[in-house]
Amino acid sequence: MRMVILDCHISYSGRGETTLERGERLLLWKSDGAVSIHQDAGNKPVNYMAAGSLFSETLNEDGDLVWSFETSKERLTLTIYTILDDINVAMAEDKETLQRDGTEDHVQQWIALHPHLLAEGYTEATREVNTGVGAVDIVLRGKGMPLLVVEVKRTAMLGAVSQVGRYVDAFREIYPDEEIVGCIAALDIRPKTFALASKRGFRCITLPEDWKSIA
Amino acid sequence: MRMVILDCHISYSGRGETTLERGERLLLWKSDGAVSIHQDAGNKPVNYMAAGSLFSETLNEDGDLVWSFETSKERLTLTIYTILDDINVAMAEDKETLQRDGTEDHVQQWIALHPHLLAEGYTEATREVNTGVGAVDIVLRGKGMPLLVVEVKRTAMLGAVSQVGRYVDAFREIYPDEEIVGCIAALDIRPKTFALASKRGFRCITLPEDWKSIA
DNA sequence: ACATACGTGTGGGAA
DNA sequence: TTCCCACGCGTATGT
Repeated sequence: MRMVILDCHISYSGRGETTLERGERLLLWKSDGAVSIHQDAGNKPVNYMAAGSLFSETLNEDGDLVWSFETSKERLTLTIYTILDDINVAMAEDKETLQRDGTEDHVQQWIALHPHLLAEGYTEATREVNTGVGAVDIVLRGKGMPLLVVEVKRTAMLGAVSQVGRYVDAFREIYPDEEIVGCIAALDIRPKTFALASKRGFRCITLPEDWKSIA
Repeated sequence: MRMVILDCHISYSGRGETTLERGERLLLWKSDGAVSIHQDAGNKPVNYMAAGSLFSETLNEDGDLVWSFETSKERLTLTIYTILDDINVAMAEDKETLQRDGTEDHVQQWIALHPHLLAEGYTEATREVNTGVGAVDIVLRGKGMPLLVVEVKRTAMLGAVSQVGRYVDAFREIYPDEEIVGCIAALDIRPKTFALASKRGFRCITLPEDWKSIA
């Protein structure tokens, strides 16, 4: 990995357009070709370019060094006034990938295994049911029970209500003779979200804090 | 800014849970206290902690160095096997902030200036009208025209339809006697989004590619 | 502090 | 590849 401290002006053009006036920053140039520029604050790079861009070095009319990273759709340009430091560090390849836990996917798996804990009488769970307007997280069925269309979230906000609405509408079209009920299941359901969902006739289920420890 | 190359194991617990097995990474420790850990690939840090966490250094039972960054809600823990490099770089404070162009805000401003280009007969545009369930980007009025509730996007996906739906519902409650029409105006409207919006009775307007150059 | 929405969001999975 | 959605999203703004 190459780490360059430089006093530079930055412009980006591609998905949007940005400029950053002259100042001191750190440029990280990684082994895979990814380039990111960091200010000395915050954890997100201020500008960046994905791996696979084409690098070129030129001089502008004032004699300043210009570094350019280009793809067919994007261009990142650094006008460099001073290179304050230029450090190359050998790093062993890191093949490990981040393992996540407690994601929405885990919550979904848990619910699929415990349909009756979500609502009495349900025995069968199907995950990721496609509707044509997005996939329903979970559909629950049970003898003599309405079809329960469940949107799972870690934190449910207003958008979740709209999602359930879309899915319920889609399901009513697909199964016009079935009784269909919408439902939001989340670790945390925000007050406004709860209110709007209830008004729309959707069930709201807040999962127990210790859901992970329930077999 | 402090840059540490280290061979470490990482675990995070807070909004979710993650672990990253032993490997060589770069730790960026910025002046504001933000900490981010980078693998030698990609532009996003693999783990990080916002400014303001509490640092502590201890040894574990095997005698390994353990660095911990904690807030009331989150904890990032590094078990360090080797510190391969530890570089401190003085950087002048960078007060510049990234200037963006071509954002949704710019698109909104443009539309507000050209209501008639969005739809014949509209003359008055109001931006950021609050509804209690989020702010409507633009409301257009015109003599003898229904109230046009416009959601502006650079790229419109299904969520945009949900937004418009919420706003239209809210407006119909606030102005029960007005005729109200929902509308999505975007540089790019995805097919499913177009289909769903049309079905819901919302207008879809794709802005011209060269909108910026239209006075 | 909560609620809401944009972003060069980024990343991953499925059609 | 495009399309869609989750994310420890981050970050800004209004209440």
